[in-house]
Amino acid sequence: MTTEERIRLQKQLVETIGLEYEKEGMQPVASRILALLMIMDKECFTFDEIIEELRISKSAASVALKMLQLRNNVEYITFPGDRKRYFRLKRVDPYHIFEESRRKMQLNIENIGKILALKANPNAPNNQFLKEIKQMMEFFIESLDQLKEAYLNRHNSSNFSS
Amino acid sequence: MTTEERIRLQKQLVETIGLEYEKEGMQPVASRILALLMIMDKECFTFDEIIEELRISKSAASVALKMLQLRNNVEYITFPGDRKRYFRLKRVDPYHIFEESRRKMQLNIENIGKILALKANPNAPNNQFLKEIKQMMEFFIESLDQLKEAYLNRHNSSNFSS
DNA sequence: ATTTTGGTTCGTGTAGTTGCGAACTAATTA
DNA sequence: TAATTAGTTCGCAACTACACGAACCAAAAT
Repeated sequence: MTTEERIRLQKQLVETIGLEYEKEGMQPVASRILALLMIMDKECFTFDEIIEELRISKSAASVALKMLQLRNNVEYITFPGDRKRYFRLKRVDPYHIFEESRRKMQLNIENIGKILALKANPNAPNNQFLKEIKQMMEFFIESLDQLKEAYLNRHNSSNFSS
Repeated sequence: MTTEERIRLQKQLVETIGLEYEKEGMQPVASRILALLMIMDKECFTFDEIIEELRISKSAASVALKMLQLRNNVEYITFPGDRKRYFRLKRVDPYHIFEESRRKMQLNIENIGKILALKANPNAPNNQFLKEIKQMMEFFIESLDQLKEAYLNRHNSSNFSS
């Protein structure tokens, strides 16, 4: 495979994976930027390179980048004597990936708790069902924490920025 | 707490939990219906009861209910000699909750695979990072499957409709 | 002091989403 | 056969999200 061929395929992949991020609820421009930073061989893009590569406006890039930094997906570095920001993927501890789904599930557990607390008959079929869901989620979160420990023990040699 | 008081609090909870479902991407009307079916003591609502309780139009209710049934969140039953549909929460196996996150993660793993396959230098920092993420997700999915088994073994006395 | 560089913020147009009422359908009842 | 019931579908208006360009700002270069 020639280099040009590879780059063409990479740009194609930016579009497909960008679309998938969109389906998961991320904004179109932010999805494309994140995909770009993951897929291309170049690991640091300047603001101008991003807007040029993706053909988006400065404002769209600015807003999306702010959001991606807030979400901890992207960071930038600078070099002395160079005002440009070099944006790149933020490399967080891999287990951080699960933090969001853990948070969501925790919220769900609390909600089910609130629902059950207001029920007249705690043993009605729906409530039995809700209780099972809650138990399953509690079991899952517990296991998640154990998994995290197990993973960290196995990989304690890695050095990431938190 | 009096019954009226409880019902008032339940209706309030329908609104708060409905809003949370909205934030997760569900449509407003569908969110309210789902919350209603989870929260109120009445376990079966007719179409008319739903539109009356939530003050929504027939069309909005129709569209939202179709969607909720498609998503496997709601089902309806009928009674002989009664044309009305009685909508209620669909009580699926609790571990079905995890199937979606498993699917998502599997997709992610495949995407990272595609990304890595197109890279010029597989050992560049970003790619090391992507590999770690991928490994973590693989480790997690494997564990998930074990968890599911463990859970099913512990709770094999329950009887759900699949 | 003025211009250039590297962005950010604001106001606007456009596309997409949502929910309503009206019109419709299919089954039942009168 | 006509009217009622139980919903569905359609067309439209209101609202929302998004991305653009223009204006703006702060730092550096000229």
